[in-house]
Amino acid sequence: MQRGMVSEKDAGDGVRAAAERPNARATMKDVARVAGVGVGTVSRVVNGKSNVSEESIAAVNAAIESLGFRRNDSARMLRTGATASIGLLVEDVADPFFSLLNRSVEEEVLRRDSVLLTASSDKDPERARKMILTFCARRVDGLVITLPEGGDEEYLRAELDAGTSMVFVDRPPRVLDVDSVIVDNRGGARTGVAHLIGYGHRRIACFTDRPDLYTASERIAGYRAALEEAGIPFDPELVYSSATTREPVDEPLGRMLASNDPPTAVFAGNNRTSINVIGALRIHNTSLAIVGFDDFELADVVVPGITVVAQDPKAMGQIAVGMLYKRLDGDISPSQTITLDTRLIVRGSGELSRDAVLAAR
Amino acid sequence: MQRGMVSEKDAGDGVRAAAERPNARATMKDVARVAGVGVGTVSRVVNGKSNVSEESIAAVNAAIESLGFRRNDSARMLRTGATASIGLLVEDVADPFFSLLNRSVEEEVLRRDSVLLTASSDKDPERARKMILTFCARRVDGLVITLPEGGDEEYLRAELDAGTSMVFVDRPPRVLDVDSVIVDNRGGARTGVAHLIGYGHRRIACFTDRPDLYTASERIAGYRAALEEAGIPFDPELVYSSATTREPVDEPLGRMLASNDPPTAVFAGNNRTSINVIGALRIHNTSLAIVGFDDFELADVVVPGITVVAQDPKAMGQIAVGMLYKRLDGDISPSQTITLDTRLIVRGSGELSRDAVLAAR
DNA sequence: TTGAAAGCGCTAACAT
DNA sequence: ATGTTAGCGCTTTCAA
Repeated sequence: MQRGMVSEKDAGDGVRAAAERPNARATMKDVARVAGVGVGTVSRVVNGKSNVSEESIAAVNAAIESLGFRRNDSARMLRTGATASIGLLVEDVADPFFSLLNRSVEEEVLRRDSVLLTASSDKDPERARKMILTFCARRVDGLVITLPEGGDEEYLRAELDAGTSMVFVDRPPRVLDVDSVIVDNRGGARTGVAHLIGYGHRRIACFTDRPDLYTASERIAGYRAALEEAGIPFDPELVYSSATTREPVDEPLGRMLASNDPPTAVFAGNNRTSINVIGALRIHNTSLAIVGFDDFELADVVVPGITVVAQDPKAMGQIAVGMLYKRLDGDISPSQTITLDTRLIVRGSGELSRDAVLAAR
Repeated sequence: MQRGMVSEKDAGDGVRAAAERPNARATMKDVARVAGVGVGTVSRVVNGKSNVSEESIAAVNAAIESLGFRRNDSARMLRTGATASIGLLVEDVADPFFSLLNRSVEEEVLRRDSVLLTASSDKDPERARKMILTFCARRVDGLVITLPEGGDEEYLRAELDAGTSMVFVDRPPRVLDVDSVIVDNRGGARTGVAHLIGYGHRRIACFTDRPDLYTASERIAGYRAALEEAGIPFDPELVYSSATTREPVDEPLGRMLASNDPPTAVFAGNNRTSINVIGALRIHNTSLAIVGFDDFELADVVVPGITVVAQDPKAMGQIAVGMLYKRLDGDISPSQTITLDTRLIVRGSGELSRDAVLAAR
């Protein structure tokens, strides 16, 4: 330690005060010196331990105030091994569904005095992997993840074995033995399509996201199940899965409408697709019955209101974080999958009967 | 160190291997031992330094693989003093505007190999303060914050002095000398309202968020400025500021419509208010010209499409993070405020003339 | 109630 | 090119 440059006589005990280190934060050592106590006492005060005298508390707090001391949590984490942080990986924090999930997870994590690290996978397995490993390097206490399709799940096993708890949301693990919270996508879609069938429809178009996505394929399966139950033949010409979420669908819809047995109803596989379908119907100046999967702001403002199969992202976040903390608290019971039910919200677009649609043509 | 319990003869050098510490991650020491090199070499390999032999690299990587080693970033942060993390505080990560900002900030932070900590203030100054101080305790490299109205800004000064860079977004600092990126709320509102005036409207209602919010008050000021320029008297009866963002507005709108000089147009102060207004108009079975501040999905799907004054949250995030990193790179030029222009998007609702509205009554 | 001191896992300076 | 070591700021025994 170089000490020859110190102009003022220093305490001679090897301590360099924060003031000598420009632009450096005060440490507990600094606080201890100013307060005239040991660092152990400072630590006790900062952490609100009981066995400290009133005088010490006052002296330490005064020193903290005057130095602008703020505990360095990196050091604390290193020492204690707990980071009080959770990592959240979703497809896209700007997506209406995931942003609600994000907020819900934040609320739960906050309640437990932890912080939340967030990232969007953008449906890219490589990006997901990178972010998850980054979170693990930060030693997050746990992970809430929506793993994109198409990637390897295997690399997570090492993290799991190393003691990082995790819970999958919105899609189940394929091979890993971890907790998950998912939505009854298939059942919800089945209900929505059956609702349309109940209004006389037999030619029902189906627009969804990329079919390699778990949620999309489940919803298509639900669509097919409803048709089958009603004895309606499945027609692949009526199914269109877009490549990107924001892709307009007026072209494929136009093709279906121009066919010799056009659809009288549409099942839209997610909220953005619903919006795209509404736009496409406007372009084609037609109205069909619509049921969409996933609720969205404005669904009850358009005319008619859009009947939807609603999910509950808030509940999903609450349950997921709850499961995660149970594991962190030592629960080693077998991993489980919780499936959330959907709810059909009737607003008008799904109750347009086949006869009404045909009459308007 | 207690060593009597070790059954197998150990190396005798005081090293406890990871295997002896159940559920503990391997450390560089473990990797060094397995690879038969020193920890310095392990560190060099992990950090991709150039001066390491091929053999060492291979041996270390093999050891890392077999032990499932992952560098402990808490220790790294403590040692280097840099956390490679940025804290973002917005009103609500689930809000359409802020979720887009969130995503944009994430993208920029990711590009710089850092991670993002996020939190929602919920417009509560106390919650904001708590989260900001938490981020500071974690020694984030920088902060991007939307500070809620009504709280003290002063406590941030200590963090600023301690070397935490920050940039304000969506509202300017009141007393602090920090960078900020804001939107020309006043000018945008003025433009939107002038647009309505251009279509003959003279009785224009104004619905906004809580008037103590910076953005809301600026937009109201823009509304008034447009009226003034056109020589239209300001009528407080036509202005309604809701207490909460999601509050329905059919009651106050109904009152205005029932008056003896009802509005023929509406200026909506933000996207959710626009949605509320559209809903309220439906309830009252009337149509008025509408211009809304802030774009939203579906704005071009309702009939007519909603003319809006659009902001650019993506640009806001990019610029904010760019400024932040400039500071982190040592830029000490005077702090600046960047004001983003708005863009009027014409879709139909704002081009309904006064005559057309009156004729339909 | 308190101070002293060890050590969490890493990086970087130093010596070889 | 590589091993050794000090020390980042904190928590937590251990003595006193």
